[in-house]
Amino acid sequence: MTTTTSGEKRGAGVARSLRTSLLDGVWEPGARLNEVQLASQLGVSRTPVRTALQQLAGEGLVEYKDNRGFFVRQFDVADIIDAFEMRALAEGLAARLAAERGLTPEDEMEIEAALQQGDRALDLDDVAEARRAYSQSNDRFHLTIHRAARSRLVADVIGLCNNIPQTLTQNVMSFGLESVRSRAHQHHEIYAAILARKPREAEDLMRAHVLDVRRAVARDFARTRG
Amino acid sequence: MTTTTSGEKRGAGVARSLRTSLLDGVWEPGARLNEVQLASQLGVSRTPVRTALQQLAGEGLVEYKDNRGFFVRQFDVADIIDAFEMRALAEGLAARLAAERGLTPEDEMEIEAALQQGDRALDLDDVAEARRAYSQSNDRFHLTIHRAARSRLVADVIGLCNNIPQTLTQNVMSFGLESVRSRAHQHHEIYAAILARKPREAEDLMRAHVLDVRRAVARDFARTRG
DNA sequence: TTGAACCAAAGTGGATGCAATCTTGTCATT
DNA sequence: AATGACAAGATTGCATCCACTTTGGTTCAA
Repeated sequence: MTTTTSGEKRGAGVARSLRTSLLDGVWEPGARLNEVQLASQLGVSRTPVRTALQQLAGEGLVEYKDNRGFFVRQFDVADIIDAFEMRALAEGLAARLAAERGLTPEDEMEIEAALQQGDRALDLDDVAEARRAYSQSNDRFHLTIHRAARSRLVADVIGLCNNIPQTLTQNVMSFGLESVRSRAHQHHEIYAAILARKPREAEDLMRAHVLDVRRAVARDFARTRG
Repeated sequence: MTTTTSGEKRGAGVARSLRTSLLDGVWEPGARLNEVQLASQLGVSRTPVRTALQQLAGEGLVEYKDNRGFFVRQFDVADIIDAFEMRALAEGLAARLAAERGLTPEDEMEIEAALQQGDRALDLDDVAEARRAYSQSNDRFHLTIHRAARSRLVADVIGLCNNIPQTLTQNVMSFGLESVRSRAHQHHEIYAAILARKPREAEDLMRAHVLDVRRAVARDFARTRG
C-alpha cells in the first residue's frame, strides 16, 4: 500500500487501495480474495483487511459467503443497464433538489469553473489530455450538484450506481466528439435550469442527460465486445 | 441476544439484533454505541459487534467517526421526505423492470396471495390485527415485485430508503381507513399493469402509489408532532 | 473408473492482548 | 468564575492466537 497521510486509520487506506483495484479490474470477476494474502501484500494484519472488505461488501463491490470469505462481485450487462437507469433517476432527483433548495455561491462558482474546464477540454488537440480534463470537469459538475442537493441518501444511491468496474464503462470519450459536445451542452442547460429554480425542468434534463451517457456506453460496449 | 438458528455466524445475529433496536428507536439519535458494552449485553466479543456496526454503517443506520467509534444516525424531516422521493423512483423502476422482464408463476401466486391477504385484512374488526395483517401483506406485495425486478442494485437502493427508524414513519394505518383502502386498490392496479406487461404504466402507478404513502406519513407526522 | 470416506492443509470467525487515541475530571492560573 | 494544562481512566484500532469450517487430495472399496 502506498504511504498515506498521517492521521488516517489503516482500514481506510486499505479500503481505498482495494476499491481502486476492484474498479480497475485487477482481479477476475468471481475471484476469491484471500485475507492473509491481501494483508501481507498491503503490509498490515488481517483485521484492517477484513474491515475494508466488509465496507466494500456494503458498497456492492465484493460479495461475502459464509465461512468462505469475500469474492469479487460479478457484473453482467443487465447490471450495467440497471445502474444507468437507477443513476438517471437519482441524478435527476439530485438536480431537482438542488433547484428546489438553491445553490450556494460556492456551488455556483464550482459549477461554472467545471463548465469552463469542460469547454476548454473539448478544444484541446491532445486526445488523451482532452479526455482526462473533460472527465475531471464532468466529475466536478456532477459532484457539485450532488452536494447542492443536500441529501445524504441521494448521494449514497448515486455512489452505489457508480460502483461498477470502470473497465466496463470507459471509452465513452472515444466515441465520437460530436456526442460528447452534445452532452457538454446539456451540462449548461441543466445548470441554467437549476439557477432558474426550475426543479421539474432540471430533473428532466438531468435524467435525459444520464440516459444519453448510457446510450453512448451501450454503443461503445456493443462496438468493442460485440 | 436471543438464540439463533444453528449454522449462523454470530456477526449476522448481532447485526439483526442491533438493526432492530436501531429501527425501533431504542437509543437516542446521536448516542454513542460502546463496543464493549454491546458485546457484553449480547454475550459475544467485540469482534462480531464491530463487524455488525460496520455493516450497519453501510446501511446508513449508524455513523462512524475516526477513533471515536459508532454513533446512532440522526434523521431529520428532510431525510424522511428524501427517502420517500427516492423510494418512489426506485420502486417505480422495480415495477417497470418487473413488467419488462415478466413474473414467474411463483411471483404471480405470491402477489395474488398478498393482495388477498390485504383485502381480508381491511375487513377485520380488530384494528390492531388488521394493521398487522395489512402491513404484512403490503411487505409481501412490494418484496415480491423487488424480486421480480431481478436487479440487485434496485433492491439495495430500496433497502437503503427503508432504513429509517419506524418510530418516525409508523401509524400510517392509523390515518383513516379510506386512504388505506385507496392504496390497497392501487396495489391491484399495479399488479394488473405488470401482468399486462405495460412497463411505463406500472412505473407511473407505483411511483404515484409510494408518493401517496408519503403524503399519508407527512400528514400523520404533522398531526402527531405538529 | 467411479465415488465415498477420510485426512491434512489452508482459510475464515471469533476472542483477546496491547498500543494509541480520546474522554473526563482535577487543579492551577488568571 | 472561567480557562487551560494535565493526568488517569475509558475506548478504539490493530495484531495475534485459537477453534471451527472448508478445500483439495489420497486411499480404498465397489
